[in-house]
Amino acid sequence: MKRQMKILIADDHKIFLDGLNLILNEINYIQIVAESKNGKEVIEVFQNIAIDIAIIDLNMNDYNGVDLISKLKNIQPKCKIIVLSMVEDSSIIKNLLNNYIDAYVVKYGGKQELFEALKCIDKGIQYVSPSINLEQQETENNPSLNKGNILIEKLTKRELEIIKLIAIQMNSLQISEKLFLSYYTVKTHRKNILQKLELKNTAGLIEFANKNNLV
Amino acid sequence: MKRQMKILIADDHKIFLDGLNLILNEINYIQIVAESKNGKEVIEVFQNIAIDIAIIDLNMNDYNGVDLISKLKNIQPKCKIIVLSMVEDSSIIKNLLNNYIDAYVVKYGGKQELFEALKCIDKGIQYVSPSINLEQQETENNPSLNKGNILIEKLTKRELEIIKLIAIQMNSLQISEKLFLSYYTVKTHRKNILQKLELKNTAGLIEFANKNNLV
DNA sequence: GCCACTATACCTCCAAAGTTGTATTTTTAT
DNA sequence: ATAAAAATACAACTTTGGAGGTATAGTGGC
Repeated sequence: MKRQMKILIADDHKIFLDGLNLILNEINYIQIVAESKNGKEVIEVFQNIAIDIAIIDLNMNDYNGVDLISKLKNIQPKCKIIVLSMVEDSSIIKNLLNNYIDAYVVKYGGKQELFEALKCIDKGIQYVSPSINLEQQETENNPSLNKGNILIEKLTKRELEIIKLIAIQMNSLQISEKLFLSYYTVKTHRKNILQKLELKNTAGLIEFANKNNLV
Repeated sequence: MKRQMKILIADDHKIFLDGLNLILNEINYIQIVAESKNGKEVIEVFQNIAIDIAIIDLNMNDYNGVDLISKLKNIQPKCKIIVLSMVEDSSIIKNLLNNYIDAYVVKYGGKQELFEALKCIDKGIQYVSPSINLEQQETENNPSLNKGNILIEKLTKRELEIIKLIAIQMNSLQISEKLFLSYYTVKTHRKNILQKLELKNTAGLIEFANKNNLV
Protein backbone atom coordinates (compact mmCIF):
# COMPACT_ATOMS: atom_id res chain seq x y z
CA MET A 1 0.00 0.00 0.00
CA LYS A 2 1.40 3.29 -1.13
CA ARG A 3 1.72 6.31 1.11
CA GLN A 4 -0.83 9.06 0.48
CA MET A 5 0.53 11.97 -1.54
CA LYS A 6 -0.49 15.48 -0.56
CA ILE A 7 -1.26 17.41 -3.71
CA LEU A 8 -1.90 21.06 -4.44
CA ILE A 9 -3.54 22.13 -7.67
CA ALA A 10 -3.52 25.68 -8.99
CA ASP A 11 -5.23 27.28 -11.96
CA ASP A 12 -7.12 30.52 -12.36
CA HIS A 13 -10.08 28.79 -13.97
CA LYS A 14 -12.25 27.21 -11.34
CA ILE A 15 -13.83 24.90 -13.86
CA PHE A 16 -10.44 23.50 -14.70
CA LEU A 17 -9.65 22.89 -11.05
CA ASP A 18 -12.89 20.95 -10.77
CA GLY A 19 -11.95 18.81 -13.72
CA LEU A 20 -8.48 18.16 -12.35
CA ASN A 21 -10.00 17.18 -9.06
CA LEU A 22 -12.10 14.51 -10.72
CA ILE A 23 -9.22 13.22 -12.78
CA LEU A 24 -6.92 12.92 -9.78
CA ASN A 25 -9.60 11.17 -7.77
CA GLU A 26 -9.03 8.19 -10.00
CA ILE A 27 -5.68 7.68 -8.33
CA ASN A 28 -6.08 6.24 -4.89
CA TYR A 29 -2.74 7.30 -3.42
CA ILE A 30 -3.52 10.94 -4.12
CA GLN A 31 -5.06 13.34 -1.67
CA ILE A 32 -5.82 16.87 -2.81
CA VAL A 33 -5.11 19.12 0.15
CA ALA A 34 -5.34 22.50 -1.53
CA GLU A 35 -6.81 24.25 -4.55
CA SER A 36 -5.54 27.70 -5.46
CA LYS A 37 -6.76 30.08 -8.09
CA ASN A 38 -3.77 32.42 -8.14
CA GLY A 39 -0.12 32.64 -7.22
CA LYS A 40 -0.66 34.44 -3.95
CA GLU A 41 -2.86 31.66 -2.67
CA VAL A 42 -0.34 29.02 -3.68
CA ILE A 43 2.41 30.76 -1.75
CA GLU A 44 0.22 30.98 1.32
CA VAL A 45 -0.49 27.28 1.17
CA PHE A 46 3.19 26.51 0.72
CA GLN A 47 4.00 28.45 3.85
CA ASN A 48 1.58 26.40 5.90
CA ILE A 49 1.20 22.87 4.57
CA ALA A 50 3.77 20.33 3.46
CA ILE A 51 2.99 19.53 -0.16
CA ASP A 52 4.31 16.44 -1.93
CA ILE A 53 3.35 17.41 -5.43
CA ALA A 54 2.11 20.73 -6.81
CA ILE A 55 0.32 20.82 -10.13
CA ILE A 56 0.46 24.37 -11.37
CA ASP A 57 -0.76 26.32 -14.36
CA LEU A 58 1.99 28.45 -15.83
CA ASN A 59 -0.20 31.40 -16.70
CA MET A 60 -1.91 32.82 -13.69
CA ASN A 61 -2.83 36.44 -13.71
CA ASP A 62 -1.00 37.68 -10.64
CA TYR A 63 2.38 36.00 -10.99
CA ASN A 64 4.84 35.23 -13.70
CA GLY A 65 5.03 31.44 -13.82
CA VAL A 66 8.78 31.07 -13.51
CA ASP A 67 9.03 33.53 -10.64
CA LEU A 68 6.24 31.82 -8.76
CA ILE A 69 7.76 28.39 -9.15
CA SER A 70 11.20 29.51 -8.06
CA LYS A 71 9.61 31.00 -4.95
CA LEU A 72 7.78 27.77 -4.23
CA LYS A 73 10.95 25.73 -4.59
CA ASN A 74 12.52 28.08 -2.11
CA ILE A 75 9.84 27.50 0.46
CA GLN A 76 9.59 23.72 0.00
CA PRO A 77 12.58 22.46 -1.97
CA LYS A 78 11.54 18.83 -1.71
CA CYS A 79 8.13 19.44 -3.24
CA LYS A 80 7.74 17.97 -6.72
CA ILE A 81 6.26 20.33 -9.27
CA ILE A 82 4.25 19.53 -12.35
CA VAL A 83 3.59 22.39 -14.72
CA LEU A 84 0.40 22.25 -16.72
CA SER A 85 0.37 24.67 -19.57
CA MET A 86 -0.58 25.64 -23.07
CA VAL A 87 2.63 27.55 -23.65
CA GLU A 88 5.25 25.78 -25.65
CA ASP A 89 8.27 28.03 -25.66
CA SER A 90 11.04 25.50 -25.74
CA SER A 91 13.60 27.71 -24.00
CA ILE A 92 11.29 28.41 -21.06
CA ILE A 93 10.46 24.75 -20.71
CA LYS A 94 14.12 23.81 -20.79
CA ASN A 95 14.88 26.36 -18.11
CA LEU A 96 12.07 25.10 -15.92
CA LEU A 97 13.05 21.47 -16.32
CA ASN A 98 16.70 22.13 -15.62
CA ASN A 99 16.16 24.25 -12.58
CA TYR A 100 12.83 23.81 -10.91
CA ILE A 101 10.24 21.36 -12.09
CA ASP A 102 9.76 17.65 -12.44
CA ALA A 103 7.21 17.45 -15.22
CA TYR A 104 5.82 19.57 -18.01
CA VAL A 105 2.43 18.50 -19.27
CA VAL A 106 0.41 20.21 -21.98
CA LYS A 107 -3.21 20.83 -21.16
CA TYR A 108 -4.48 19.49 -24.44
CA GLY A 109 -2.69 16.22 -23.86
CA GLY A 110 -5.38 14.39 -21.95
CA LYS A 111 -5.34 12.90 -18.49
CA GLN A 112 -3.22 9.96 -19.60
CA GLU A 113 -0.23 12.28 -19.88
CA LEU A 114 -0.77 13.56 -16.38
CA PHE A 115 -0.82 9.99 -15.11
CA GLU A 116 2.42 9.29 -16.94
CA ALA A 117 3.95 12.34 -15.32
CA LEU A 118 2.92 11.19 -11.86
CA LYS A 119 4.35 7.75 -12.55
CA CYS A 120 7.67 9.26 -13.57
CA ILE A 121 7.79 11.49 -10.53
CA ASP A 122 7.26 8.45 -8.39
CA LYS A 123 10.34 6.96 -10.00
CA GLY A 124 12.25 10.17 -9.56
CA ILE A 125 12.63 11.02 -13.21
CA GLN A 126 11.38 13.92 -15.25
CA TYR A 127 8.45 13.83 -17.63
CA VAL A 128 7.71 15.99 -20.64
CA SER A 129 4.68 15.71 -22.87
CA PRO A 130 5.62 13.91 -26.07
CA SER A 131 4.18 16.74 -28.15
CA ILE A 132 6.80 19.10 -26.78
CA ASN A 133 9.82 19.35 -29.02
CA LEU A 134 12.85 20.33 -27.01
CA GLU A 135 14.84 20.75 -30.23
CA GLN A 136 17.75 18.72 -29.06
CA GLN A 137 20.68 19.73 -31.19
CA GLU A 138 22.68 17.16 -33.14
CA THR A 139 21.77 13.54 -32.67
CA GLU A 140 24.42 12.26 -35.08
CA ASN A 141 26.00 9.02 -33.95
CA ASN A 142 24.75 9.19 -30.40
CA PRO A 143 23.25 5.79 -29.71
CA SER A 144 21.13 6.89 -26.80
CA LEU A 145 19.11 9.87 -27.82
CA ASN A 146 17.69 8.90 -31.15
CA LYS A 147 15.76 6.03 -29.68
CA GLY A 148 13.35 8.48 -28.09
CA ASN A 149 12.95 8.67 -24.37
CA ILE A 150 10.04 6.27 -24.29
CA LEU A 151 12.71 3.80 -23.26
CA ILE A 152 13.31 5.57 -19.98
CA GLU A 153 9.81 4.89 -18.80
CA LYS A 154 10.47 1.19 -19.03
CA LEU A 155 12.96 1.49 -16.18
CA THR A 156 11.86 0.64 -12.68
CA LYS A 157 12.75 2.51 -9.51
CA ARG A 158 15.28 -0.10 -8.54
CA GLU A 159 16.91 0.03 -11.93
CA LEU A 160 17.21 3.80 -11.78
CA GLU A 161 18.72 3.51 -8.35
CA ILE A 162 21.34 1.14 -9.64
CA ILE A 163 22.13 3.33 -12.64
CA LYS A 164 22.93 6.21 -10.32
CA LEU A 165 25.33 4.03 -8.36
CA ILE A 166 27.02 2.76 -11.50
CA ALA A 167 27.49 6.37 -12.56
CA ILE A 168 29.47 7.12 -9.42
CA GLN A 169 31.86 4.32 -10.32
CA MET A 170 30.57 1.63 -8.04
CA ASN A 171 30.87 -1.93 -9.30
CA SER A 172 28.25 -4.64 -8.97
CA LEU A 173 29.68 -6.03 -5.75
CA GLN A 174 29.79 -2.64 -4.06
CA ILE A 175 26.26 -1.89 -5.20
CA SER A 176 25.01 -5.17 -3.82
CA GLU A 177 26.54 -4.39 -0.43
CA LYS A 178 25.14 -0.87 -0.42
CA LEU A 179 21.61 -1.99 -1.26
CA PHE A 180 21.74 -5.20 0.80
CA LEU A 181 21.19 -7.32 -2.27
CA SER A 182 22.87 -10.37 -3.64
CA TYR A 183 25.64 -9.77 -6.15
CA TYR A 184 23.59 -11.87 -8.56
CA THR A 185 20.60 -9.61 -8.19
CA VAL A 186 22.60 -6.58 -9.15
CA LYS A 187 23.95 -8.40 -12.18
CA THR A 188 20.42 -9.31 -13.18
CA HIS A 189 19.32 -5.69 -12.89
CA ARG A 190 22.25 -4.53 -15.01
CA LYS A 191 21.38 -7.11 -17.62
CA ASN A 192 17.77 -5.98 -17.71
CA ILE A 193 18.73 -2.31 -17.88
CA LEU A 194 20.96 -2.81 -20.90
CA GLN A 195 18.30 -4.89 -22.55
CA LYS A 196 15.50 -2.40 -21.96
CA LEU A 197 17.53 0.53 -23.19
CA GLU A 198 18.97 -1.42 -26.10
CA LEU A 199 22.52 -0.64 -25.08
CA LYS A 200 25.75 -2.56 -25.45
CA ASN A 201 27.69 -1.72 -22.32
CA THR A 202 28.17 0.49 -19.28
CA ALA A 203 29.67 3.29 -21.35
CA GLY A 204 26.47 3.50 -23.38
CA LEU A 205 24.41 3.33 -20.22
CA ILE A 206 26.12 6.29 -18.60
CA GLU A 207 25.93 8.24 -21.83
CA PHE A 208 22.22 7.53 -22.03
CA ALA A 209 21.70 8.45 -18.41
CA ASN A 210 23.42 11.77 -18.88
CA LYS A 211 21.64 12.64 -22.09
CA ASN A 212 18.33 11.98 -20.37
CA ASN A 213 19.09 13.68 -17.09
CA LEU A 214 18.91 10.48 -15.11
CA VAL A 215 22.01 11.34 -13.09
CA MET B 1 55.47 22.20 -37.94
CA LYS B 2 52.00 23.43 -37.12
CA ARG B 3 49.71 25.03 -39.66
CA GLN B 4 49.33 28.80 -39.36
CA MET B 5 46.09 29.88 -37.69
CA LYS B 6 44.24 32.86 -39.11
CA ILE B 7 43.06 35.00 -36.24
CA LEU B 8 40.70 37.93 -35.95
CA ILE B 9 40.73 40.16 -32.91
CA ALA B 10 37.97 42.60 -32.03
CA ASP B 11 37.66 45.21 -29.30
CA ASP B 12 36.47 48.77 -29.31
CA HIS B 13 39.60 49.99 -27.54
CA LYS B 14 42.41 50.35 -29.98
CA ILE B 15 44.98 50.22 -27.23
CA PHE B 16 43.70 46.86 -26.16
CA LEU B 17 43.94 45.52 -29.71
CA ASP B 18 47.55 46.65 -29.81
CA GLY B 19 48.29 44.80 -26.60
CA LEU B 20 46.57 41.65 -27.83
CA ASN B 21 48.57 41.85 -31.01
CA LEU B 22 51.82 41.82 -29.07
CA ILE B 23 50.69 39.00 -26.82
CA LEU B 24 49.63 36.81 -29.71
CA ASN B 25 52.86 37.48 -31.55
CA GLU B 26 54.53 35.31 -28.96
CA ILE B 27 52.83 32.30 -30.51
CA ASN B 28 54.45 31.34 -33.75
CA TYR B 29 51.58 29.42 -35.30
CA ILE B 30 49.33 32.45 -35.06
CA GLN B 31 48.77 34.97 -37.79
CA ILE B 32 46.55 37.95 -37.12
CA VAL B 33 44.65 38.62 -40.31
CA ALA B 34 42.16 41.19 -39.06
CA GLU B 35 41.57 43.70 -36.30
CA SER B 36 38.10 45.11 -35.80
CA LYS B 37 36.93 47.84 -33.49
CA ASN B 38 33.19 47.15 -33.70
CA GLY B 39 30.68 44.45 -34.59
CA LYS B 40 29.97 45.77 -38.06
CA GLU B 41 33.61 45.46 -39.03
CA VAL B 42 33.81 41.94 -37.67
CA ILE B 43 30.87 40.84 -39.76
CA GLU B 44 32.42 42.36 -42.88
CA VAL B 45 35.63 40.46 -42.28
CA PHE B 46 33.72 37.24 -41.69
CA GLN B 47 32.00 37.64 -45.04
CA ASN B 48 35.31 37.94 -46.85
CA ILE B 49 38.07 36.01 -45.10
CA ALA B 50 38.15 32.50 -43.64
CA ILE B 51 38.95 32.89 -39.95
CA ASP B 52 40.21 30.03 -37.82
CA ILE B 53 39.84 31.70 -34.47
CA ALA B 54 38.08 34.93 -33.52
CA ILE B 55 38.93 36.63 -30.25
CA ILE B 56 36.09 38.96 -29.46
CA ASP B 57 35.21 41.43 -26.75
CA LEU B 58 31.68 40.92 -25.51
CA ASN B 59 30.86 44.59 -25.02
CA MET B 60 31.19 46.50 -28.20
CA ASN B 61 29.12 49.59 -28.66
CA ASP B 62 27.25 48.74 -31.83
CA TYR B 63 26.21 45.15 -31.23
CA ASN B 64 24.93 43.04 -28.42
CA GLY B 65 27.62 40.42 -27.83
CA VAL B 66 25.44 37.35 -28.05
CA ASP B 67 23.67 38.51 -31.20
CA LEU B 68 26.94 39.32 -32.88
CA ILE B 69 28.45 35.94 -32.07
CA SER B 70 25.42 34.01 -33.22
CA LYS B 71 25.63 35.92 -36.53
CA LEU B 72 29.30 35.09 -36.87
CA LYS B 73 28.68 31.41 -36.24
CA ASN B 74 26.09 31.57 -38.97
CA ILE B 75 28.54 32.96 -41.49
CA GLN B 76 31.46 30.69 -40.56
CA PRO B 77 30.24 27.81 -38.41
CA LYS B 78 33.64 26.18 -38.25
CA CYS B 79 35.35 29.26 -36.83
CA LYS B 80 36.40 28.89 -33.21
CA ILE B 81 35.42 31.79 -30.98
CA ILE B 82 37.10 33.04 -27.86
CA VAL B 83 35.21 35.62 -25.86
CA LEU B 84 37.28 38.10 -23.90
CA SER B 85 35.25 39.99 -21.36
CA MET B 86 34.88 41.64 -18.01
CA VAL B 87 31.28 40.55 -17.62
CA GLU B 88 30.68 37.61 -15.38
CA ASP B 89 27.01 36.84 -15.61
CA SER B 90 27.04 33.09 -15.20
CA SER B 91 23.83 32.49 -17.17
CA ILE B 92 25.09 34.42 -20.19
CA ILE B 93 28.40 32.58 -20.11
CA LYS B 94 26.66 29.24 -19.86
CA ASN B 95 24.47 30.09 -22.82
CA LEU B 96 27.45 31.17 -24.89
CA LEU B 97 29.47 28.08 -24.03
CA ASN B 98 26.62 25.74 -24.76
CA ASN B 99 25.64 27.25 -28.05
CA TYR B 100 28.32 29.30 -29.70
CA ILE B 101 31.76 29.74 -28.26
CA ASP B 102 34.82 27.68 -27.47
CA ALA B 103 36.43 29.70 -24.73
CA TYR B 104 35.55 32.39 -22.23
CA VAL B 105 38.50 34.35 -20.89
CA VAL B 106 38.33 37.23 -18.44
CA LYS B 107 40.36 40.28 -19.38
CA TYR B 108 41.92 40.62 -15.97
CA GLY B 109 43.20 37.07 -16.13
CA GLY B 110 46.52 37.70 -17.83
CA LYS B 111 47.87 36.39 -21.07
CA GLN B 112 48.54 32.96 -19.63
CA GLU B 113 44.83 32.27 -19.58
CA LEU B 114 44.53 33.21 -23.21
CA PHE B 115 47.31 30.78 -24.04
CA GLU B 116 45.53 28.06 -22.09
CA ALA B 117 42.38 28.78 -24.04
CA LEU B 118 44.21 28.47 -27.36
CA LYS B 119 45.75 25.19 -26.26
CA CYS B 120 42.34 23.82 -25.38
CA ILE B 121 40.86 24.93 -28.67
CA ASP B 122 43.63 23.09 -30.44
CA LYS B 123 42.53 19.96 -28.63
CA GLY B 124 38.91 20.62 -29.41
CA ILE B 125 37.75 21.24 -25.87
CA GLN B 126 36.27 24.28 -24.21
CA TYR B 127 38.11 26.61 -21.87
CA VAL B 128 36.73 28.87 -19.16
CA SER B 129 38.79 31.13 -16.94
CA PRO B 130 39.23 29.55 -13.53
CA SER B 131 37.92 32.68 -11.84
CA ILE B 132 34.53 32.16 -13.45
CA ASN B 133 32.17 30.30 -11.20
CA LEU B 134 29.57 28.51 -13.28
CA GLU B 135 27.70 27.68 -10.10
CA GLN B 136 27.39 24.03 -10.88
CA GLN B 137 24.62 22.79 -8.69
CA GLU B 138 25.20 19.95 -6.26
CA THR B 139 28.55 18.25 -6.41
CA GLU B 140 27.62 15.77 -3.68
CA ASN B 141 29.04 12.34 -4.33
CA ASN B 142 29.87 12.94 -7.94
CA PRO B 143 33.45 11.80 -8.31
CA SER B 144 34.17 13.72 -11.47
CA LEU B 145 33.21 17.29 -10.93
CA ASN B 146 34.76 18.16 -7.63
CA LYS B 147 38.26 17.52 -8.92
CA GLY B 148 38.10 20.73 -10.92
CA ASN B 149 38.49 20.75 -14.63
CA ILE B 150 42.23 21.31 -14.54
CA LEU B 151 42.33 17.59 -15.12
CA ILE B 152 40.81 17.89 -18.57
CA GLU B 153 43.71 19.89 -19.83
CA LYS B 154 46.01 16.99 -19.16
CA LEU B 155 44.29 14.98 -21.87
CA THR B 156 45.84 14.79 -25.31
CA LYS B 157 44.04 15.00 -28.63
CA ARG B 158 44.29 11.27 -29.13
CA GLU B 159 42.93 10.57 -25.69
CA LEU B 160 39.95 12.83 -26.29
CA GLU B 161 39.33 11.08 -29.59
CA ILE B 162 39.26 7.73 -27.85
CA ILE B 163 36.93 8.97 -25.12
CA LYS B 164 34.40 9.97 -27.73
CA LEU B 165 34.51 6.50 -29.25
CA ILE B 166 34.15 4.83 -25.87
CA ALA B 167 31.10 7.00 -25.27
CA ILE B 168 29.40 5.59 -28.35
CA GLN B 169 29.82 2.11 -26.95
CA MET B 170 32.81 0.99 -28.95
CA ASN B 171 35.15 -1.41 -27.21
CA SER B 172 38.93 -1.31 -27.35
CA LEU B 173 39.18 -3.70 -30.26
CA GLN B 174 36.69 -1.77 -32.36
CA ILE B 175 38.44 1.49 -31.55
CA SER B 176 41.80 0.06 -32.56
CA GLU B 177 40.36 -1.00 -35.92
CA LYS B 178 38.68 2.34 -36.49
CA LEU B 179 41.83 4.34 -35.72
CA PHE B 180 44.23 1.85 -37.32
CA LEU B 181 46.01 1.27 -34.04
CA SER B 182 47.07 -1.80 -32.16
CA TYR B 183 44.63 -3.13 -29.61
CA TYR B 184 47.41 -2.68 -27.05
CA THR B 185 47.78 0.97 -27.92
CA VAL B 186 44.13 1.63 -27.25
CA LYS B 187 44.39 -0.18 -23.94
CA THR B 188 47.37 1.96 -23.02
CA HIS B 189 45.46 5.11 -23.86
CA ARG B 190 42.51 4.01 -21.74
CA LYS B 191 44.82 3.27 -18.85
CA ASN B 192 46.45 6.69 -19.14
CA ILE B 193 43.10 8.45 -19.40
CA LEU B 194 41.76 6.87 -16.21
CA GLN B 195 45.02 7.65 -14.45
CA LYS B 196 45.10 11.29 -15.53
CA LEU B 197 41.49 11.89 -14.56
CA GLU B 198 41.81 9.90 -11.35
CA LEU B 199 38.91 7.67 -12.24
CA LYS B 200 38.13 4.07 -11.44
CA ASN B 201 36.39 2.78 -14.54
CA THR B 202 34.61 3.48 -17.80
CA ALA B 203 31.43 4.50 -16.03
CA GLY B 204 33.31 7.26 -14.24
CA LEU B 205 34.99 8.26 -17.45
CA ILE B 206 31.75 8.75 -19.37
CA GLU B 207 30.24 10.58 -16.42
CA PHE B 208 33.24 12.89 -16.32
CA ALA B 209 33.13 13.41 -20.07
CA ASN B 210 29.49 14.38 -19.92
CA LYS B 211 29.84 16.70 -16.97
CA ASN B 212 32.67 18.48 -18.74
CA ASN B 213 31.10 18.64 -22.18
CA LEU B 214 33.71 16.38 -23.73
CA VAL B 215 31.12 14.41 -25.66
C1' DG C 1 70.53 19.76 -29.04
C1' DC C 2 68.10 18.14 -25.27
C1' DC C 3 64.12 17.12 -22.49
C1' DA C 4 59.39 16.37 -21.82
C1' DC C 5 55.47 14.85 -23.73
C1' DT C 6 52.81 12.17 -27.02
C1' DA C 7 51.75 8.29 -29.45
C1' DT C 8 52.71 3.96 -30.26
C1' DA C 9 53.22 -1.17 -28.95
C1' DC C 10 53.72 -5.37 -26.22
C1' DC C 11 52.95 -8.63 -22.22
C1' DT C 12 50.71 -10.93 -18.05
C1' DC C 13 47.31 -11.48 -14.57
C1' DC C 14 43.11 -10.79 -12.32
C1' DA C 15 38.70 -8.46 -11.86
C1' DA C 16 34.61 -7.18 -13.73
C1' DA C 17 31.16 -6.97 -17.17
C1' DG C 18 28.23 -9.14 -20.30
C1' DT C 19 25.44 -13.46 -22.12
C1' DT C 20 22.21 -16.95 -21.50
C1' DG C 21 19.08 -19.30 -18.92
C1' DT C 22 16.12 -20.52 -14.97
C1' DA C 23 13.22 -19.65 -11.05
C1' DT C 24 10.84 -17.84 -6.84
C1' DT C 25 8.72 -14.22 -4.10
C1' DT C 26 6.60 -9.81 -3.72
C1' DT C 27 4.13 -5.98 -5.35
C1' DT C 28 0.90 -3.68 -8.22
C1' DA C 29 -2.82 -3.24 -11.46
C1' DT C 30 -7.33 -4.50 -13.16
C1' DA D 1 -8.92 -12.82 -7.25
C1' DT D 2 -5.83 -13.18 -10.62
C1' DA D 3 -2.61 -11.83 -13.97
C1' DA D 4 1.29 -8.96 -14.94
C1' DA D 5 5.29 -6.60 -13.55
C1' DA D 6 9.09 -6.00 -10.49
C1' DA D 7 12.47 -7.59 -7.50
C1' DT D 8 15.00 -11.09 -6.06
C1' DA D 9 18.53 -15.03 -6.62
C1' DC D 10 21.56 -18.48 -8.70
C1' DA D 11 25.09 -20.55 -12.06
C1' DA D 12 28.11 -21.34 -15.98
C1' DC D 13 30.53 -19.31 -19.44
C1' DT D 14 32.77 -15.68 -22.59
C1' DT D 15 34.50 -11.27 -23.33
C1' DT D 16 36.29 -7.08 -21.99
C1' DG D 17 38.42 -3.98 -18.87
C1' DG D 18 41.87 -2.53 -15.52
C1' DA D 19 46.51 -2.84 -12.96
C1' DG D 20 51.20 -3.09 -13.47
C1' DG D 21 54.88 -3.33 -16.05
C1' DT D 22 58.38 -2.00 -20.18
C1' DA D 23 59.89 0.19 -24.33
C1' DT D 24 60.69 3.03 -28.49
C1' DA D 25 59.91 6.49 -32.26
C1' DG D 26 58.26 11.07 -33.11
C1' DT D 27 57.16 15.96 -31.93
C1' DG D 28 57.47 20.42 -29.87
C1' DG D 29 59.29 23.74 -26.68
C1' DC D 30 63.15 26.06 -24.74
